[in-house]
Parts: sequence; structure tokens; C-alpha cells
Amino acid sequence: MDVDTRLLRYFVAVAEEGTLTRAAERLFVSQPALTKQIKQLETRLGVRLFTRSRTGMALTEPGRALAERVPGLLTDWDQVVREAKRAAGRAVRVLRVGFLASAANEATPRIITEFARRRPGWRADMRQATWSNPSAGLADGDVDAALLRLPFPGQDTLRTAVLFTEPRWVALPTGHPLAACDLIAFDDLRDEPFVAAPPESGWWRDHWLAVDERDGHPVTIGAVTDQPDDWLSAIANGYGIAFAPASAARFYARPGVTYRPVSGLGPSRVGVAWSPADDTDPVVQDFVRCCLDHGPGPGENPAGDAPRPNGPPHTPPPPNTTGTDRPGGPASARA
Amino acid sequence: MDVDTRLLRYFVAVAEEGTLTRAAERLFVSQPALTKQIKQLETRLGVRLFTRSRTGMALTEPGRALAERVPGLLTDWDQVVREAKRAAGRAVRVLRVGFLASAANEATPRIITEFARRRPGWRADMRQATWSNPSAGLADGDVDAALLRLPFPGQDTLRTAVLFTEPRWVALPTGHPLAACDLIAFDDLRDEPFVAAPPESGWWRDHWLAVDERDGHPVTIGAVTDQPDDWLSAIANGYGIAFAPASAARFYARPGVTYRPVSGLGPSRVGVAWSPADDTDPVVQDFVRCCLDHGPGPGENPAGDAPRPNGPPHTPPPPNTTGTDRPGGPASARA
DNA sequence: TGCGCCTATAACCTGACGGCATGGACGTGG
DNA sequence: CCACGTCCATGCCGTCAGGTTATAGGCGCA
Repeated sequence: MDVDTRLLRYFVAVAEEGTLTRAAERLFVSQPALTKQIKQLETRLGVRLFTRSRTGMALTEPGRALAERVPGLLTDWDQVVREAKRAAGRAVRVLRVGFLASAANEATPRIITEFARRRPGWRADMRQATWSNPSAGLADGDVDAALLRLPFPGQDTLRTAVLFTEPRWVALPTGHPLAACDLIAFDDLRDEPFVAAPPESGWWRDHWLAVDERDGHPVTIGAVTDQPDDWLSAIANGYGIAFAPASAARFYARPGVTYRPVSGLGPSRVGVAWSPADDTDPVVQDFVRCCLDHGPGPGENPAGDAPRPNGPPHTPPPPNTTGTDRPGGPASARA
Repeated sequence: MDVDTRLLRYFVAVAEEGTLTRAAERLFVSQPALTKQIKQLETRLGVRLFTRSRTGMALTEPGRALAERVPGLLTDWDQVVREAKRAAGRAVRVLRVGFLASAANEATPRIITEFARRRPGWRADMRQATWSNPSAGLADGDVDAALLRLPFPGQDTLRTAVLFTEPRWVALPTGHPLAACDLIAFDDLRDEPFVAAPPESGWWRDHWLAVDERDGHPVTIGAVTDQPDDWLSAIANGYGIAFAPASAARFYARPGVTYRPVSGLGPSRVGVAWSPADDTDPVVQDFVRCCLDHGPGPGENPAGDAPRPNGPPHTPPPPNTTGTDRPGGPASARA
């Protein structure tokens, strides 16, 4: 009895949500597509899995039997895939490192230099991820370690360590009225349209839209982008503004985009992340140590709030919108 | 990372066979299809699984990692499916019984009557299977028990008990020269074209073509059929002859088809089969007991060779060809 | 009675998967 | 030395499965 694992994930989603409509939203597919897929799963197995009603989809007895074991199978499968990918890197002595945007800023070259010194024969393969992939491939086993902004979705199943902290600024079109100010109050930005990350990034998108700081005030989405370049263009073209680490002013300077400090907004943390499966892996742990030793600038405190000891510090994080993976979030729009 | 389990079975087959060509034969697909599928699996995972050479496909390091764990995942999945199907039957108090052709002949009604007596409230659901499914759905978990001809493929992973034995006869077109004989020697039939079961039935097909008794002499396939009705038509229309249990003369009498005893050919055994998982299931075990108590005719010995204590005994088994799931088998033809 | 919440169906489009035929690489045997 | 066998790869094409949008239908509720 052959089935696509995607079909199994569909099944689990419907079983958990209790309705096709909600499950369809969560899976980013249309409701009719789900209807058909579930029906097909039932005919393929020759077993009725749900009883339909106006109130939703309720598991039958065999459905419950399936729902009990399928999630375990799926995590097993994901685990197997991760192991295979991992073996691929090990075989050629490559440590795969994912990162988002400018990674650890000026610290990045220091870290990889140090890693090369400690592990002769090994190579660190740096792979930039898009914002639809907030764990930079770590969750999928595409990389062994990742340099990224904390917090990020899926963080609880991984290990993380903070390298340094920097303030969140705002990026706006140069012609924007507020661009004239040297310091902008968060409250003045609340009603602006924002350039956001794609919905798949979940609440990470919310984090960079400062949803938590808005007291329920809804976010206006002016554009959705997946990479720094599109993001810069969207801002320069006036589709919206976006929060960004202060370091973005150095790494992502561009005509038409102006960066300004924001008051009333918490800082951003840069960290290194790895899989618990690599807690005892000497190579990965070496890399983590390199990050901790050389990530913070000289004299910088890993947990500290100091904006910049070695020149102005900042990086560009992804912009986001309201989380679509939590029911009840504000609606997302598209440029 | 979503994949069709079929793709995983493809992968396992290639890993085990060591060449695409052989694996393709075993999977009943073309070699180019396999080439493409394996390539797709590799790109989906982002990992090279095989190193290609003129001698075949050799697993890479990550390929080995995968090959080690995938078979386990597949059997787990099959197991889960079986459990779900099983739960479906239990929920409505139905014992699903698969059978092939005439099942246990005249004993069948006795068995289900006795089961109804022992298990009030339960119903035995009899499901006829095609010959492409020699375990009558037991291997897939579609049924809880099965009445079928022994031996059958997959038998070693299931439980079986013999009910009775009957001679193998031959079915031929009424106009066939040999139809005039009262008893036909096996050797006289060797070069006749045969009506066979589909290749998926593996060596069960071979069994009914008496491949083992031919000393390597190749089989001529005149037609391939999947059900008793097609089988009778094929014989009546002269596409070939076929071996059949003696009881077929009673259960599958038809103008144009004549049944004759064969000398020099071993008998056929009828048995009941069930899954080891049901060794302790009271309902299944009750059914098995009904079979053993009421399967053999009065005074008939379950292991005995007695052709008929209660009138002429026989049933129609499926015809088959040479096993295509063993490399080197004769080519299969089509009507 | 109209609205809102479900699920199911219809019509349509695209892409994946399978088949056949063929090509290219390489070793073997007459 | 060339013809052949055995691998895997590629191109072309038909079919079907999966997705989309639009819409229908059942039922509770204000």
C-alpha cells in the first residue's frame, strides 16, 4: 500500500484540526484539494477514516488507529533523511553551515577562519537560506549548524547559544517623512505598511513585524519578500517599511533605503544553532566553540546589550507578517 | 521532505539488486522510469545515493545510511495500514475472509454456518480475490483470514493449516485431441500452450504451470487471465490448457471446457491462513477452528490424499506462468 | 430569511510518471 | 578490429493525479 508522505501529513493535519477548512489553511492548500486527498487516502486504504458532519471531520475507529501511529512514522522518516544528509557531509569532510542574510556580521569571517585553523582538512560550507526557511535548513537536516536570529520557529527542538545582541532599527524609503528624524518612536510606525516575510515562516514573521508590541493592533502588509535583495527593492519602491537589525545599515546600504534607530523596541539576538543529535559530535562542537569565542567582538559580552564595541553593529533580518500558523492572526496581504 | 513510499521501494530494490535493469524487472517497470525516479529521489533529498558505472549502481555513504533504515520504515508503514484495516472490521463485528475461486468447495457453507453459530453477532464477510493477489488480501491486511490453495507466495510470514487435499486435473478445450482420453499423462501436456495467472503472482503462477515438474523444459504461455471466468473463456476459445483442482469439474463446468485427471502430477492442498498477529485473537481463532472441524468432509483426513469421500471433490485454482520475480524465468506472453 | 460555517462537486491546467525508442560508454569474443 | 552485450541516460509523448477557482448543498443561528 503505497502513499505519499505528504498525504500522511495531510491526514494528520485534518485529524488534529478536526475540520478540512482549518487544516487546509494550515497546510497552505485549498479546501477542495484536501477533500479529494483525504477521500483518496480512504479509498486507497479501503477504510473510512473520518465521519463527516457540518461540524467537521471526526476520526473513526480505524482513523484513530492510524492517527496514533502516523506521526511517529513521519518523524522517523524525517530523522532518516537527516541522517542521510548528514552522512553526505561527513563523507567529504564538509561542515554545512546555514545562515540568514548577513549571518553573524563582521564576526562571520573570524569564525570560519578559526574553524579552518582548528579542523585542518575540513571545510565550512556556508549556505544562505531564504526567509521561508527560518532555521536556515537546520530543521530539515540540510545543514549541521546555523547562524541566525533568535528566536526562530522550531527553536525548542534544537540547541542554541547567543553570540551577541544588537538593537532593532527600521528601514524606510529615503523619501519617507520619518526618515528625517534621527530617532523614531515605535508608536509612530504602527500604522505604516510593512514589508514582510512569507507566511511559511510562521511567527518568526510576526516577531519582525513586532506583533507582540502592538497590543493587538493589526499589521498592514505592503509586500511579501523572501530574500534581502527583494526586501530592499520593496522598501526602496515604497511598498512598505520594515524592522531590521542595526547592522543592516552597513551590510545592506542602498540608495533609496534609509536606516534609523527605533525607541521602544527590544533588541535582536544573533545565535548559533545545532541539532541535539550533534551534542557529542566533535566537529560541530568545535564550530560552536569557534562561534562563542569569536562571535562577540573583542570585549563584547555575549549576553550584553551593547550596540557596538567595534564600530556600528547591525545586520538585516527578515521582515515578517502576522503568523498564519496561529489561528486568529491578522489576515496577510500581498504586494 | 515528502516522498512516495513507492519511491522508497524503488530505492530499496535498486540498492538490493545493484543494477537499474534488474531492479526494473523485479518492480515491473521500465528501466528508464527507474532511472528517472532514482534521480528524482536524489534531487529531492539533495544527496547522491548511488555512484553509477557500467557495472551497475553502487550505494554511496549516505545511500548506505538510507538503505539501512528504509526497509524498516516500510514494514512499519505496512504494519500500521494492516492495523487500521483490522480496526475497521472489528468496529462493526465483521470477520473479513478472503478466498480464491471456489475456496474450500462444498465445505465453505459448512464453515461459515458453523462460524455464525459460534459467534452470534458476528458476520463473516467473504471476499473473492483475483489471482494477482494469491494471498487473497491477507498479506495486505485486507482480510483477517483466507481460504486458499497451498503453497502461495508470502506463506512463510503467515500461519497456515491444511483442510484437505485433492488431485490436480487438467482443463482443456472440448475439441482437444487429448480430451478423448480418460486419464492423461503429464508428459503429454508439456508442450501445450497454457493459460496462466498474471506475473505479479510470482511463483504461485509457476506452481500451477507445474514448472517444477518440467525439468527446465520451458512453458508456452497462450494467455494470461486474472479470474475464473476469463480463465474458462480462454480455455474454451483454445488459447491454451491449464491445470486445475479436480473440484473445478463441479464448480466450473462450462460448455467447451473438459476436465480430465492427470497422472504424474502431485495433488493440491486447500488451507486456511491468518496473520501471526491474530494468533491470540479469539474471533480469528474461532474461525480457524471452524475450518479445521468442518473443512474436511465427514470421515476425511485433513492431511490425507483421499480424492472424495462425499461425491467427486474438486475446485478450480488459478493458472499460472513462469515466475517473473525470479531472474531467468521464461518470457511471459499475452493472449 | 439571510448569513456563516462546514463539506462536496465541477471544470480546468499543469506537471509528474510511465512507456518506447534510442544513444553513449565500455568490456568481450570471434 | 569490429560486432555485440550490458549497463545507464535522454527525448518524446500520452495519461492521470494534484492543484486551483467557482459553486452547490446542508444545517444552525440571529
